[in-house]
Amino acid sequence: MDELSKTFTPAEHEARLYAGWEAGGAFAADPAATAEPFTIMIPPPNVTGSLHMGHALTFTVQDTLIRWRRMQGRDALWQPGTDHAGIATQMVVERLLAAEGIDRKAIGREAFLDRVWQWKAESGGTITRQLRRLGASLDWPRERFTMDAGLSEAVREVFVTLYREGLIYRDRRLVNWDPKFQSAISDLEVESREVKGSLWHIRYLLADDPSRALVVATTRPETMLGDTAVAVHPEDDRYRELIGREVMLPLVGRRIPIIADSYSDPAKGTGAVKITPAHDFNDFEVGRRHGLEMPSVLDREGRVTLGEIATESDFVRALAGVDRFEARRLIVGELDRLGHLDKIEPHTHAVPHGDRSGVPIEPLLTVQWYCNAGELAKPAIAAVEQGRTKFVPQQWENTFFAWMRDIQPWCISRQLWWGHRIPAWYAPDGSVFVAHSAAEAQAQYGGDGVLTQDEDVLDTWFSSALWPFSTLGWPAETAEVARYYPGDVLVTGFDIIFFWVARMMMMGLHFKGEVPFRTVYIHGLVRDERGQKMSKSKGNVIDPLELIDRFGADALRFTICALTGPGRDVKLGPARVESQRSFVTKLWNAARFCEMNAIVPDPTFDPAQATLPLTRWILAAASDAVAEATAALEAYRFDEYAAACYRFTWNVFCDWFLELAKPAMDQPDVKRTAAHVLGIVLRLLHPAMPFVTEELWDRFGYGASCSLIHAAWPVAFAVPDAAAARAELDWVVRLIGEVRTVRAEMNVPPSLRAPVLLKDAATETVARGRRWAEAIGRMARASEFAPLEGAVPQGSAQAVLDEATIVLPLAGLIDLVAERARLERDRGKAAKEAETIGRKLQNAEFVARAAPEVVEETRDRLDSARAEVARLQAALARIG
RNA sequence: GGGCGCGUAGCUCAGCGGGAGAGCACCACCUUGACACGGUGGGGGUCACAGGUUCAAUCCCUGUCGCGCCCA
Repeated sequence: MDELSKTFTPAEHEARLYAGWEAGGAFAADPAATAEPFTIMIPPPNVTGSLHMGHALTFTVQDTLIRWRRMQGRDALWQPGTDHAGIATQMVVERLLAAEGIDRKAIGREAFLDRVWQWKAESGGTITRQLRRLGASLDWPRERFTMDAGLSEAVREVFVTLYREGLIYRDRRLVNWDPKFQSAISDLEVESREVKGSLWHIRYLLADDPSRALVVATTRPETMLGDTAVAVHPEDDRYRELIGREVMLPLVGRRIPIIADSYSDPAKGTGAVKITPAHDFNDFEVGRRHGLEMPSVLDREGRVTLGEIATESDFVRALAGVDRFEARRLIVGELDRLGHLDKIEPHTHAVPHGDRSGVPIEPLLTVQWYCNAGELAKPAIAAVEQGRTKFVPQQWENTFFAWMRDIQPWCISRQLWWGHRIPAWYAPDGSVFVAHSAAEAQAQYGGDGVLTQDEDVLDTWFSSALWPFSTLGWPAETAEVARYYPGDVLVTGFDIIFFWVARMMMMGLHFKGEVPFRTVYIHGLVRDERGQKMSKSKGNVIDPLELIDRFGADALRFTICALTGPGRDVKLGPARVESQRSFVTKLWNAARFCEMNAIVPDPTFDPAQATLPLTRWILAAASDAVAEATAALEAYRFDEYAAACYRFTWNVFCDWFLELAKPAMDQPDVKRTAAHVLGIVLRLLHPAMPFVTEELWDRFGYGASCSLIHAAWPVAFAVPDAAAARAELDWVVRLIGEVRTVRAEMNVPPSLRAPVLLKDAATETVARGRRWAEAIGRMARASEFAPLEGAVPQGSAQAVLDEATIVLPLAGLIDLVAERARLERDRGKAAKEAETIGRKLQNAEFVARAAPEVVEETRDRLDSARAEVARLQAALARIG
């Protein structure tokens, strides 16, 4: 085999390794296995979507978890799939048709749906292809789509059941109507946006005394055609005597009452507010309380409609069919012309907009299907209260509770074609039959008439809510449902808690009697390097595929892990990924060094066989790293996991072990240990950096091709005499560090070697130093290592290490003034430290009240600080 | 207005009752047998501010200021 090249080139390996895993069935769950399952249900990405940085974050986290658990021997199921995204997909296909000059209504429902399926077949797989680039180890043969036959059956089953239980019903009430899509949408699909508008003050004349007027303030003058009252606050003295009287509705000429309702805020506007129950949620409630008429004056396209009001006015009659914004302009003009307009104030207020259409929502009175979310929420709330589902970080449960405890009826019908058609059929007399099929409905009806199915479809989230069990084959009682429900962890962003987490909890508990997942891990949002939200309009969107092309999937994934702390947004940009790529390269080169030294994995190696302090030390450190990395993953601390791996690999294995081992690479103990530790490193890093680790694993022959993915996750292990080995290597590292520091500060050129002498060293210390003379020579640039014989030579540099003083005879090479300054600075630091600690110990309260071990430790620290001061003082005295 | 979170080295962040840390950036030196996507060393912080609790506060409590997000 060729030697490893100087750097890892991701593009040469990623596709091949991924294909190798996939072809070998490495991602497959095994329902027949005896291993304990570990399940993550993918939050199904939108079928119209393509991979963005938010996906890269959430799927990196999920893949890291699933690869780790798989290596731990769990029967891992990461369930893939996409959702059918009703509105988004219908929009995409409508746009395609529009380009051909075709209107969906012209070709009809069936033909349109054929086109959608055709589109899905051609373009719907984009994101699943892109997920492979990221290295996501999803169990692809199990891929599901919310519109699949099986999942559609689950939707019908749930709908019919909830209907029969009275938890789904039809109701005529106000909905959030999106005039662009001409469909109802749910509360969650509405976002309020600040809009600079106006507050129009309009004079409504008293019906029985036109000389007097009640001025109402409104942001929506165009809805006045549907006013059925004017409300004032019952305690508002300005209007108290008007309550119960009537005003004449301007333009329309209808008498409407002045009512008292605390909804009217005396401090807002004029304190008198017009009530239009059919076009405002608050007004609707007022209308209900007072038994008001509720005429609609805007239609489904947001145009004026006069069918439900009577008027003699030619002006009003001419408004029929006029768009709501044009109607506003005309009405304000006419009010002004007739002297009804008192004033116009600039007014900034929050206006509900459709989150996908971007147009202002029009509250509209329609008949829709609703789900009794309040009832379904109760067990979900209880499950989180009881800890059967835990949020990580825990604070997110507050968000969950706040929303669930105040949940509103969920409008589940959508006036779209693409989606699960509502399984309700109507008889000619209007009676409704909800059933699994047309035949079943027909049988329920029993009559001769032809039943017609409801035209509407269900909210996409209705089917997504069933995802944790519908993907496993439910309502059939499959082995998968029994084995993989409930799932272990759901990974998602906080913006999805309401949409999906809450609804899965409700449906899972209702239909399976158990929570859909034990843990909900909530991560932050991906932002750009400056902390700005990424958006197309800002032009700061980063394409994860571009980052993968430039730096490799491993670098991107490791960067994401390193930056994913608890509850933190992730600020990410090319510079960060580039710097983390260095780590991939470092690992690669460490392996290259091992390869050059003919290091070969030995499966029979047992850490208990290690005999040298060096090998025992690195093995003990590796064991610690294993414990740290594992604990971090268990706690969902991806940042700590990445940091633990990074520190061990770079700062311990590369910086010290490989350097110290260089002259000893021919010794079997060192060789086998190096191979063993490299194997641990590859396994620890595999969940975060699957490609480079798998490539190295395969090349070194740790296992068969593409086998790292199933290699056993390391566990911490015992090393004989680890404490002694640690003490020795710790000393060597500190000694070399001290010498390096002194030399660098004295500007001793690296090319010049000088003796390293130890004064006042204990016998064991001298022996220890002799064992490491070669390393001290090479790494501390020492010409010799020896205990100091006799007096300290003139012009030496000195440093304190434990009981000993390091002496570097550098006569003529160092500036004695600088050396004195350096020693004085060090002595000053030590003295200050000793003083601080001493003051603490002089405090009787501290000694009396602090924990004994803390006092003990503090005494030890004082002793060593004082000893250091003394040794530095002595060193200073020696240079005169 | 209500709620949640955040203010620690130039930047990004960890630490969260007893010694101020990391990565990147910066400065100096170094082509030392894997790695310049490298090595070695270094500088740099009244831990936002003000009170309180405690023998002890970056860490706990209260308030102030600033920033972000969610809900009205």
